[in-house]
Amino acid sequence: MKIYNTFSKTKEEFVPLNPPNVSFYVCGPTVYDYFHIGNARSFVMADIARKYLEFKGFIVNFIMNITDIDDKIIKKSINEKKSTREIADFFTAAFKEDLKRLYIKPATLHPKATEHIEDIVLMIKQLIEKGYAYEVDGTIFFDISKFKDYGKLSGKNLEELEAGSRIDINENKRNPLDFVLWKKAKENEPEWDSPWGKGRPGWHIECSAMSCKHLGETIDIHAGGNDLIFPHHENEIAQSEAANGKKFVRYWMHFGFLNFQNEKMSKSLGNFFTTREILSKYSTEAIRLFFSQTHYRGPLNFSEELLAAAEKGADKIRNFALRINEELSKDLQEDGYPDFKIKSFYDEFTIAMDDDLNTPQAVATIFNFMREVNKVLDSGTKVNSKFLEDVKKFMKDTAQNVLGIVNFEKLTSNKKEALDDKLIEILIEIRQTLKKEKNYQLADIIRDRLNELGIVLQDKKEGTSYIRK
RNA sequence: GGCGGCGUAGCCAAGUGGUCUAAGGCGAAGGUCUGCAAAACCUUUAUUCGUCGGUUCGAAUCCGACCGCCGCCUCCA
Repeated sequence: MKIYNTFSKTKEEFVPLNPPNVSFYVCGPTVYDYFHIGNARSFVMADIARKYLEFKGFIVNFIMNITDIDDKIIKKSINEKKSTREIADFFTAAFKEDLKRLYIKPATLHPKATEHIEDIVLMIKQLIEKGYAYEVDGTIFFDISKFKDYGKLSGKNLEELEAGSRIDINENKRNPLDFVLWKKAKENEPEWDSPWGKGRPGWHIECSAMSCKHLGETIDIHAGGNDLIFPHHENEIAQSEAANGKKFVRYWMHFGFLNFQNEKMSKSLGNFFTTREILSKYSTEAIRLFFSQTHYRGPLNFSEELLAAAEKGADKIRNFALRINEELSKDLQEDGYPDFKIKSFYDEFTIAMDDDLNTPQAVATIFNFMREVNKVLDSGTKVNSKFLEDVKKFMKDTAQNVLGIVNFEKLTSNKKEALDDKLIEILIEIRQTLKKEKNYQLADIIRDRLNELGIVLQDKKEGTSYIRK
């Protein structure tokens, strides 16, 4: 299997440090708000990468951090007159809920910054001892001039960075590009004790400390959005490698942006849709299909039209799954395995995914597979349960357990659930007409049949309403 | 200014030297099936891959120039 490594800018054969184990770290959210559908793209693609590694037989230790203390959380806590903890806890819960609705497999662990202050302080201490960091009045900075590889991941050149720098000159910094490891506490802000007085960790250090603690000094895969390459991941490399003296990450994976009207979707631009908003209109399967139909490194434009098209595609897969289940429920004969090579579809799927997670190609394989199976079923050939079980297994192994574009355990879409109410309204309307025509027999059939489904009609003067039993 | 990416059918999008007269999805047209539908299936929908040159027996794929779009260089998935 090949993975594109941002560090080398080439596709590399993936070989973990300690097979079959894989250590996988993904930069998670700062919990100050609901995450948007652009963030969801990264989380879903990381989930697909993780699940495909598991499909290949790897045992993945999947860590996704939660940044639960930072400027934005503090700002929100002041605006809403709540503690930073309340804000963080609320949005952490919302985050986990949304991940679940996106069919994202729970991480092995979601470490929180505030629960790793000791580890962070320890790492900063090491950096100071080794001469990579310096203190100015209770604040600790990383001295990038001491780390000779700085800029290697992002391809930045230090002189040019400084020349074109838009960073405010901080009098305390030796170099404008030096970054904060530990922030001196301000009044009314959360604070923790440290050898340099009260304060709180800078943003970059938590990932270095937590990934080291939970995955070790050298990890196999570190993933995140394209916008994290610089400075966040560059800084992580500097901190981790300076402190540990070892290679930090073996494969760097970065996800392309989700754009809206050709511009990067982001909180600061305000051109975003929250994931929950989108989940209320489109099925998880459609959202994941939408993401899977584009390669993870490229840009992807978001629009409701495209999502609606993906929903149609998801419907097609859903119909297929329903058909297989229906066939399986019939009385089946022992023999009747058609001339059909499921293995070749597994091969095609694997070849596609092995090539730097070519999900569009993998999706195409699944659609081709469904068409071929439908042809067999349409031909009227008797098929046995073994064949149908194999078909179902293929769909579960690939479309469900890796891509997450179908769910045999839940073969209705969110959209369809939302449709239920409208459908009942239509039945009530028809029944109203029947009543006017005094066709009470049919009207009663509608009422009785709905009743059997747990929907109780109530005829009142002002019209018909209904309740669910 | 520096670094990186992108431009393939009506739309989305794989493919990155020959099997490409280019996968798959959505849409559209016609057909099979059906009482009519739906679902499914079949056929059609790019001789062409931003433009112009070049390399090559051969290019969507490599090189050069140009045009257009986007991202990072500040918090950001």
